Amino acid sequence: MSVQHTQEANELQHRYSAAYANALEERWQASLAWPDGKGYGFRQPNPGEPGFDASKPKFYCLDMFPYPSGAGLHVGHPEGYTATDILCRYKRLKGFNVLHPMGWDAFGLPAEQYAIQTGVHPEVTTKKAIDNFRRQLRRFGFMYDWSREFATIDPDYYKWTQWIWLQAYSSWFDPSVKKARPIAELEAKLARENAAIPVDGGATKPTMKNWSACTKREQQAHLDTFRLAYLGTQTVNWCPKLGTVLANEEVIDGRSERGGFPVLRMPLKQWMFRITAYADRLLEDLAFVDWPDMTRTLQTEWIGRSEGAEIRFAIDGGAADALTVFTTRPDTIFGATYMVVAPEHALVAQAIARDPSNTKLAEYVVWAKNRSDIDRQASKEKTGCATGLFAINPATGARIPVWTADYVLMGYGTGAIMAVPAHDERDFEFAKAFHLAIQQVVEIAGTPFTGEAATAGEGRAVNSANPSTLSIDGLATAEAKQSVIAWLEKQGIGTRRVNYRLRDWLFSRQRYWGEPFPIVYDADGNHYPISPSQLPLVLPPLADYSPIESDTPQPPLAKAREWTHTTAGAAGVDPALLAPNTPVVRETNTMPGWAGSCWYYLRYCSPKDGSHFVSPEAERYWMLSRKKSAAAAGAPTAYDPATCHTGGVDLYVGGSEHAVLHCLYARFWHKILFDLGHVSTPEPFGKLFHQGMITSYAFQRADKSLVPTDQVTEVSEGEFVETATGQKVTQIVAKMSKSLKNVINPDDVIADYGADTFRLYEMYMGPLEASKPWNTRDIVGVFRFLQRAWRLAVDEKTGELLLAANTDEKIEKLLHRTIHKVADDIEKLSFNTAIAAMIEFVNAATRPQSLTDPTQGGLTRDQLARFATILWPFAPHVADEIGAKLGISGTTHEGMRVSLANQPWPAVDPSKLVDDEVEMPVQIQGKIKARLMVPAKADAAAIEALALAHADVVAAIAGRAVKKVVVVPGRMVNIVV
RNA sequence: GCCGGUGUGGCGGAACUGGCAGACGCAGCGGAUUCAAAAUCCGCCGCCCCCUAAAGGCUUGCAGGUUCGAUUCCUGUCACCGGCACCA
Repeated sequence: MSVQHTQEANELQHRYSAAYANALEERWQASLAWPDGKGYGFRQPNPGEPGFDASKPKFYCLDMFPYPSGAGLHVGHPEGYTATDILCRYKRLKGFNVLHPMGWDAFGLPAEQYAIQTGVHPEVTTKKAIDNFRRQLRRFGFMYDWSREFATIDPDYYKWTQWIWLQAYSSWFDPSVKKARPIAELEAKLARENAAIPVDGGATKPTMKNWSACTKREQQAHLDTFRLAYLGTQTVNWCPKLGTVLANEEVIDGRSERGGFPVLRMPLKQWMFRITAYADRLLEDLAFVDWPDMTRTLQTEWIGRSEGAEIRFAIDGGAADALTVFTTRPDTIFGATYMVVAPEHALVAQAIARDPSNTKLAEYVVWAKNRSDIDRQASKEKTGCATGLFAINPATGARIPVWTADYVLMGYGTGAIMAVPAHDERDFEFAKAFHLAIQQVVEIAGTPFTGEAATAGEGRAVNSANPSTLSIDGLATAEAKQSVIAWLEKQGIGTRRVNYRLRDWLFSRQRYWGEPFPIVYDADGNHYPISPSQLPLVLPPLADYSPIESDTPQPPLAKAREWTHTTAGAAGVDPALLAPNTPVVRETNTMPGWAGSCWYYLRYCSPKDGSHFVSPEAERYWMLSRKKSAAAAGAPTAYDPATCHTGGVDLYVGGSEHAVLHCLYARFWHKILFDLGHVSTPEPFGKLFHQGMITSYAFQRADKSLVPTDQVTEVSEGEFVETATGQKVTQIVAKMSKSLKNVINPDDVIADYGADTFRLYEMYMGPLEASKPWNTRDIVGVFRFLQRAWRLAVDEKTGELLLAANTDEKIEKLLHRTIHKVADDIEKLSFNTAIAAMIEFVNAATRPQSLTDPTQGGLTRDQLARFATILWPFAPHVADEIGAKLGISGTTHEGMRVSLANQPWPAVDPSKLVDDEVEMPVQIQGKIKARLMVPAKADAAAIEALALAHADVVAAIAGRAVKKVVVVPGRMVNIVV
């Protein structure tokens, strides 16, 4: 028995088994090492470099680079990476210069937290993780240009991250031209005009002084308020015990989620980015990028533009400063029966100062300020306290109370509102809770105002007339808004105003494992930039990176005292700014994880450039689209919205979890660089695509609690029980998670089937953009396909090619169709249907009855070469193996031996795509009654005649009168009786 | 609550611009081969009625509508998933 078994196995030495697949894949991957030993994989030269072919069009395809975690690749990574690999290999065959780079987003929190726990330096764990990720990606056979690889933690890279930050630090946003300009230009302008500037910033009524009369320090302080990267004050959740700032999600009931330590909300001076200055452009340019609608909608909502008016309300008796509010509904001003300011609003402090006996107010403010955003969101019950102040409604002349309440947020608008309880749900609830007046001022057709609830929406103004001010009664909301704004502007108490939900970007982190800011402070706390020529500012090695316990934030870098305490000269500050021997202290905050990923796509264009963040020629070649550079006759032009063409990366593929923040931040940096003339396109990513999430099966008890997969037994088809209890559980789809024990390790799958099968499986699961459940049971389907394809080409006993002598016309036609469909589907990123087409082709070529001559079978040498070529993007190793057996070989510029990589995509003969005769169904009343073979070129009249003459049709009509015949040539015939 | 997306066989999914619903794969069933098994190959495989077959009926979450014809367009509705969430 076992003898025979062994004998047979010996006979089939060239069967495409998992072991065979693994062996041939590893052989092909080993052959990607350059003969000179200096590199690995396919290198794409830049313009001007040896081997560059200027006659080819370019294609820049970008994957979102991974954060190299200790856990290794997740099955979600190779999903997007396989998709881009297929597309890039296809583009290579189609004759493109293809830029497909890979790198590592390597600064970040997990490595630092792991370091705090284990004492192993983050650099050590991160580099180890990178090595593992690189090994895994190479094992998939992805055609990356590894010569362009870098990590964001490389000083050669973050040197330029710091440089870009300095660019923002040294720039301001000029609203008159809506773009960034060097701050030196602003300085020159202020000096030229000898402009009056405020010199005691922050005060409500600043003192103004002419530029020439100001000290250098006063001038600098004024310029500092314009910088795109500026020092601003932000309220943060500070946990003294943990020594760090916490995200809102990490604070529960005023205590840290981890450890339960008290958390203080305190204002902290942090580096900020003035992203709000770019709100309009970030919004407008979304119209010109080829992005998923969902993503554009998300960004639009995130920016949250709203139009309205700013209105100034005087405080009764001048007891405090006038109160300015923002409203989108100035037309409802007659219904403003009270005012609300945020607890942090300056007016509240004035009210407390005015009446210190009002302890209730002071207590409320303290309580509200310490309440975390999470708590505030969890309980939307209205709380608040009267300030004792009254405002005058300018429209009605009424004296209305000013309250403070935490439902009004300091961070939006002016931190103050006019409350119109009749027409705003929140104001209505508050008015009910505190027994405040409610006055209807809008009549909405179909929703009468009953006093039981607020009526939101547009309608006609009512109760909105005052002989001594204005009347808008009867006006529709849109006109009423215009009238009120016009009146406000005439009175000088209000103006049209646009507001955004988007806030400025907090860019400081009290962390060790990030890019240091190239900034130092003098003894007075004034900041000075390090000269760009002195970069990189290298992150100092620390032995102890645990957080510092303190009442005031102390980032871990503060521990590096020798590093932090230095002199201006040693730090590299321009001597013109500060004398070299001045003692200075370095900034100890670091940049957030986003920093490195904001511009990595640019660095890939020329990763080794030592004198530029990206070399200009490379940037123009890879980032400017062909169409656009052709239109500009070789010269890069300014952005032209009329062409709806933004240039940028030709295709960017990654998860939708980065649809808002990463993609918004990168656009923002890119626009600064564009304004300053460092890049030639207004947008970084011309086309964006999100692959769907790969989920997994999980099991749920009747009470909806989840059971780890390893504690479940399948008792029969689709029936599962919890092993320990025998209780029935239902199979559901959930995210892969360690706790559910349903995480798939790509290494295991490759060992079981090979990388080619893994690649095919993930692409065959369904549409790339859809979220799909991993089902190990299904993998065998595509594995069998590769086995059949292999068997079609190769004798499993001898390893010799199996070739047909003559071309079978039916197979030849099908091959043309398959080549055509696969190309079409790859361009549409519809890989599942492309694979289905190849499966159909192999099945047909395998089955004698699908051949014109059943004694023949198999493919000719030429047909097999073409089939292997279209399979190559999907399953490159097995395709190359067949290619090599066919004697197809070549070398790359580096002398690396390749097979199909140098082939052209096979040509399609259009005449082979059409049939002479087509079958058409004939329907009567929409039901199919007959099938008709008609010549493909037959016109509607001829088809109608043939259909009506068909015996089955005549029988089905049964003598009834034909009322109408609809003929769609090549599709169907429908007869109405 | 608001915004967006998705609902098609036992399962993953296919179907062009409104034109044969269920390609392809998995699972299942039957057969060939084999001493036997694996592997491979061939056939069947949406549901109902029916001994079986023929014939027929039903079917793209549900209820309507437009149309000669709807998975596709429109209205309403339910379920699930994702995002935002007191943004004035």
